[in-house]
Amino acid sequence: MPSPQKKDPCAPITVPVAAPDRRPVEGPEADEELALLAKAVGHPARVQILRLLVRREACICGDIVDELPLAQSTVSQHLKVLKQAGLVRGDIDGPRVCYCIEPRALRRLKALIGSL
Amino acid sequence: MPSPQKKDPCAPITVPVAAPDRRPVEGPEADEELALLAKAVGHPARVQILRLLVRREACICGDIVDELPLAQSTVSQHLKVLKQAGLVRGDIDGPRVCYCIEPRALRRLKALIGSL
DNA sequence: AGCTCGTATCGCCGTTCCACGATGAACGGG
DNA sequence: CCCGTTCATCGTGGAACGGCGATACGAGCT
Repeated sequence: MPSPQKKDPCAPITVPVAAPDRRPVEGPEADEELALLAKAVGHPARVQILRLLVRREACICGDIVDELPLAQSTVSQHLKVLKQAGLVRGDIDGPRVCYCIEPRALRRLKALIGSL
Repeated sequence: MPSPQKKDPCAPITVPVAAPDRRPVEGPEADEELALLAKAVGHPARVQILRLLVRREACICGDIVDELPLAQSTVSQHLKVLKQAGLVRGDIDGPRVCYCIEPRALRRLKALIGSL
């Protein structure tokens, strides 16, 4: 194989600088979006997961399970919720999956909350 | 009666300047608090109500019911949720109730979200 | 006192959430 | 090729959510 060192599955895609989100922060669509994001954050376990992922600025994998007092399946479900809300990304790295926060979505959430 | 003009039931209490919240934005308690607040915001109707209350910087009452496509009882329940989360205050004004946002709680939410 | 208006609460329903164990699918190593 | 590791998904049970109409409450008016 050509690359002896594992390539980082969480390397940023193509967004070196933060392109400011052009979408509006008000109106029915924004309300719906804010509700969706807030709902995803609206559970202590999910908050903990998000905190974990931002603290380890890079991405980690199912070590999350070890950090939380929950079963593996439960953690997986919470990750799914966060992924569906767009707050988290899961990149496949061989047999394991590497999760990292989606900075764009997080910024979007902050913008929406800030508009209140 | 001594006062010919109705006194504003939503007049600010005693907090002219914004005393910055001294509580931490991280740790288990903060996680729980953020989850609670986010959960309250995690519904489109509740977002709309919050928007209404911040737009009319002053407080309004059950006009909220007229603004939303929901039954009165449903709106009342959403208001209850927001009140229990501390995001909204309801002051009794004679036969009707005057709701207004609780700026401290809103600032707190922004601080907690900002800490992510 | 009785009435009315504006809210809150109750009871009911169907849906969704949350937790778990068990099972399944994908990948890498021996 | 089989096997262990890692994660996702399924199925289930209990709890909470979200909607509504019906009903109760409380303050003011006549």
